[in-house]
Amino acid sequence: MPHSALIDRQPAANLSLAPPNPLVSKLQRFVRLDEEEAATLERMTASSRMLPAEHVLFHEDSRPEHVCVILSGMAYRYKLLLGGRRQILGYLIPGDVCDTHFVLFNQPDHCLALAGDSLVARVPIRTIGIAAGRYPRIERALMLSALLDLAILREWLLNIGQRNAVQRLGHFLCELHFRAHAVGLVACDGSVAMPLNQCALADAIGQTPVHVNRTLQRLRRDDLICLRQRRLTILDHARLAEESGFDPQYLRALHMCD
Amino acid sequence: MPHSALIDRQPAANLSLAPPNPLVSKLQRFVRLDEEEAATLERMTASSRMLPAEHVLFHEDSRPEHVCVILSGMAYRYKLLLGGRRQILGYLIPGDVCDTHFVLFNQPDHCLALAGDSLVARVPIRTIGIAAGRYPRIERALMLSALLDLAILREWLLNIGQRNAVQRLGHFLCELHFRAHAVGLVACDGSVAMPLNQCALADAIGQTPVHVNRTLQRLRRDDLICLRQRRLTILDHARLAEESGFDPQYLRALHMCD
DNA sequence: CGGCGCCTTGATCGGAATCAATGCTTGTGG
DNA sequence: CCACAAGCATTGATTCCGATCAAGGCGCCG
Repeated sequence: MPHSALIDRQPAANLSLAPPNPLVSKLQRFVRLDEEEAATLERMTASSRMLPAEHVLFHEDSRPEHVCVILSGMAYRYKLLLGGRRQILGYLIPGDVCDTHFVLFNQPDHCLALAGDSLVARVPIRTIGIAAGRYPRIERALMLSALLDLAILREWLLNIGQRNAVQRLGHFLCELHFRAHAVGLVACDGSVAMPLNQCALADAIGQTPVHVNRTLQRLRRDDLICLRQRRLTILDHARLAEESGFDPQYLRALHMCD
Repeated sequence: MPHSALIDRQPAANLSLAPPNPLVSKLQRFVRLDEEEAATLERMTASSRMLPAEHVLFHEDSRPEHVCVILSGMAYRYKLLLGGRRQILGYLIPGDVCDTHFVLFNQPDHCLALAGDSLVARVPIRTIGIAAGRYPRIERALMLSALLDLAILREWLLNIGQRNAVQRLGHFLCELHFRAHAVGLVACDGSVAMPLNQCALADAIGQTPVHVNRTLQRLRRDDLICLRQRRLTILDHARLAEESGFDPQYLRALHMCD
């Protein structure tokens, strides 16, 4: 998709059969939202844009005026190092909000870019602030969402610091599936979108693309996963979780409303 | 120090020459506090206890009713893995508050223990909540403090994921010095307390104690640091920062009030 | 003195990095 | 429809950083 194809999407008529708004279904994991709150969130994200893969949403030295909400596709946070090394610090799937919190500082301390073409809503910081001020449940949901990010970050540190290649990768894939599942993004055949290529995967788990490739082959050979054409299927959840030490406890915030 | 020596400290008379309360001086980095706010914080932390090294302040499966504030010494967050591996997720120096935020969940997702005998105040969660409700600046300071933790965590991920042994360790030590400096904990000879032993250091940067030992020797041989008797002196800040890729930008929150 | 932490050292091993080349898709334009 | 380039996945050969195993030293305290 060429860079110029940034078409404004028309807000869809809100039919009762309309697909659920990703932001609403994400925040519903944390608090029960009433009609009015849901409508507010839908209005906030009604205007969105399809942006191409690798598009940079904000930069380390920028002063964003907007908060981004991913509606489809995927985004990833990263930091660059002198010498071209890159660490991916986390990824956002539909419904996820890029930190509302760099509001408080003047600058973010990392970058955010898209992995695969994605639909992105940009909400002015003030608008978010007003909604949070008016609806305490929305404020709480955003807070919990930030805390979940924190919990994920801690688990990633554990993952990179203490586990070997197979476990790291397995853990990463388990988490992706779990998070996608929580917001209803698992297809009926059990597959989930996986727009990250092997280089990005490598930068996410602190390894080289070559090694990621070999580790993937190993997971495939052991019939644990199937990953092709940017879609991931976990063939044996129990065994993959077992082998990679994945315990979804750290993601329990996603089940607060069950 | 034996485990039984948990003596309640008497709140000291608040002389004008009394040493500044660590919590107050930490939060002063984020917002300007007036007399009343400072007094409130001092009152909250007036009652404290000296606890021995390795004392566990809370556990993964506990439901803390209190928030801990470190007044002297050091604490560290960690997670354990089946098989005995441990990842240290961060450390708290005087003035730091253990996440006020697991308040919102029912459980913390990690443990907190002391590195070296430390003076710890335990503040009931309600008390914190009331103070934050009454004094917006305190609430803001606590929020910013949590955001700083987040920024540090991201930098740690970068550190462990992308840097080699010398850089990791150097970066860790630079950060420790910088944070200690910001809250006035650098002695006049330029040294800072470093209660973590080499095993803890290893678990913090995702390496083995043996390798940490050798890396430390290397830093010493290059006249970059001096570390003995639990005190660290950085002999050449510029060169150590240079070699380890340390850029304090991610800690800029500590200079918001300059 | 003896035991226990902790630091230190040496020898060896192995997992992942690195270097380099080759396919395989996919998209583009002639 | 084919030629070509670009991006991504794959493979092999080799190197090296850091892990592992094992032992010894040193200071501290009971």
